[in-house]
Amino acid sequence: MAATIKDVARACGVHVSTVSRTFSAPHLVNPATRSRVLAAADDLGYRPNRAARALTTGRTFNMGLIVADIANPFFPPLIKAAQAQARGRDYHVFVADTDEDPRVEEELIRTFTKQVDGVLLCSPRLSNKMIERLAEDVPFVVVNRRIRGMPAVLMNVAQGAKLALEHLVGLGHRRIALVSGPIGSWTSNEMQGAAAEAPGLDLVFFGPNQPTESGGLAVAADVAACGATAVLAYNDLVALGLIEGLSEMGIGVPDQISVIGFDDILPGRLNRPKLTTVAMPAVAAGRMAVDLLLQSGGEGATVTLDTALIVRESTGRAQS
Amino acid sequence: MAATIKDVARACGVHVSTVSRTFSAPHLVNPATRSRVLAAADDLGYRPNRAARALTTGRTFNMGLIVADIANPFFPPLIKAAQAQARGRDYHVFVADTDEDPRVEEELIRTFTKQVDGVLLCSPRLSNKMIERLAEDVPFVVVNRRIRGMPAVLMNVAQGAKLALEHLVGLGHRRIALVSGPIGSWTSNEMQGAAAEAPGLDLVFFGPNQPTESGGLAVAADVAACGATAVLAYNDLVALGLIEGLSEMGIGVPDQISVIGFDDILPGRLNRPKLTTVAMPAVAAGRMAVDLLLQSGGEGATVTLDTALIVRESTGRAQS
DNA sequence: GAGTGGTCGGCAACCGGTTGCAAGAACCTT
DNA sequence: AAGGTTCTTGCAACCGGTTGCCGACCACTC
Repeated sequence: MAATIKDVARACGVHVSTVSRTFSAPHLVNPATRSRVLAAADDLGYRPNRAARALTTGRTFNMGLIVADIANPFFPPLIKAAQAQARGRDYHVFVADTDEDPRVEEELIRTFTKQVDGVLLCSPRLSNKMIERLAEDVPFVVVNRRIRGMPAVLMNVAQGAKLALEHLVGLGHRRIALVSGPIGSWTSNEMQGAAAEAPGLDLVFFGPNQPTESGGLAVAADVAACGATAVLAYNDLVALGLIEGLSEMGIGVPDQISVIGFDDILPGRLNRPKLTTVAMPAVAAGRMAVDLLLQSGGEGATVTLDTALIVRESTGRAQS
Repeated sequence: MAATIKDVARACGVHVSTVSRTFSAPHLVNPATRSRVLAAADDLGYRPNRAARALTTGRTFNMGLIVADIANPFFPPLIKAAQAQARGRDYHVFVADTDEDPRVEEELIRTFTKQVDGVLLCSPRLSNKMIERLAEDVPFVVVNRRIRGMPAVLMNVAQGAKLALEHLVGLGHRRIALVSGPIGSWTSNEMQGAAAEAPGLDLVFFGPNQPTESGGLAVAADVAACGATAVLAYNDLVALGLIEGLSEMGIGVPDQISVIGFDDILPGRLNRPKLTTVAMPAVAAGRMAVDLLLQSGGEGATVTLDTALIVRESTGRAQS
């Protein structure tokens, strides 16, 4: 079995509290004693048990990070940024995937409670009410959701959607399909809100949809049938699925239909045609989320990050 | 503050041990008492503190899962499979990413120790010796690495490489480039071993390389210059990077050079040309790894899963 | 009515640490 | 030399649970 603090104490004839102090408050112990303790600890391969320590101190130096779908290339850069930022603050990040299922999401949060000092909740599918209730047990930072009084990192989706629509209008499109995401997605709502405000457009809504390639594939036929000359898709995966579906039906992108996604994931850059998309600041969001969690005395600071339209090859002039 | 076992005990006038038993050994407590306790617990929103419980029971019902690069699309299916399998066994999986850095890998393992019941170590970059040492403190299941006496899930890379080379030989290729992965990768060694055994081939080795698109991009020029008519790449990401790099140089795939990857990730299927690849059983591996961890009384059972060649569009006849 | 057996719940030790308090030692100060 | 500091260390309670042991209580049986 692994050595405990008692073994070390016995090995060098001091009280456990002295060993404890050697690790958590070295300045309080005599340098000579300290080095004896360290030698014994090293000898026995002793490492403080972080879980036991957390029991008294209330701090674990871990944080949880919950995402809806780890297979979505949007998340890995965010996760890596959060991990790197946390590491610089002596924290570790435990990641978990909810499979888009709110029940799993809730269970994971409950599991994290007391094992981490806080949870970064990315693109949650739970209701605001539920999140507020769970927040009584563990601090949150929410990414891509606005909840009253809770620290949040938001991306300016509305602005991005506006830029995208202006781009399409500039290319002569008027009838535009809006392919939304899953129920409970704040991003999806923001997009719809922004689109509804844009003047002089003939919008067709499709949703809810799975936020994946299959989701895009599944609505491709409907989108083609609705007579739209352009599509604004919930995210890049959906956009890629759409393009795939349309091309299977012999419909060319961007010649016959223009497609814009959101996120700016890597596969979109490698796709042919290369995807026009609204870039989301995933890396900055990961970093900010960590900082907010560590700073927040529970205060509900909200950070909004800008988005940017990246025009590539999947959009073109509307066919007359 | 969250309610503790004491609050519940006080609220319904019983001893804490009775509350404890209500949750961990219900049959030992009188149904009437039990329901009183449950009512009080529900009322106070009490949830047992899993970390505290683990301190006495020695079981956390969590497992750690460590991967080299969460952004590599190979891992998400494995992760999801592991999570799903674990969930069915009342376990939760905490994922962490090492960024291909052995030091980070070691630190993460140390962090997981005592906070999880075991660690699934996928495609580790640490040395066998180091892994064996760390295994004294926490049970492991290793994926894609063979270590004496340690439970492992292996994929039959050698067989896959053999199939791939036979495929290329059948298409008339003789001079074949082998683009390997990072240092410390067992998979990379297996590939090289299999290739070295294949008779009558003119092999050119390139490595070590970053196991990513940039890694593939970076060696594209060298590969083109070496006169090989076909390439076996460490994984699909490298293969995609290679294809990208070659096409930037005006070299067509598969017309001028054939490319085969490993893994069978989604972007490979969406790429043009669609990638010929050796499919790795990631989902089965994730499931098996969880089962091995939960079954293993520390026994070193090894499971080897078969691979399969999937011929798509990135391979063709050698140019004469 | 005493003896038997079983159920239920309290007591207290324990898991592996942390930390406030106080005592003893060593060092100054005047 | 008495009194005051500062340093160092041990003691013991505590974090939030779990669990072996024992005694109280109950219903039954003979």
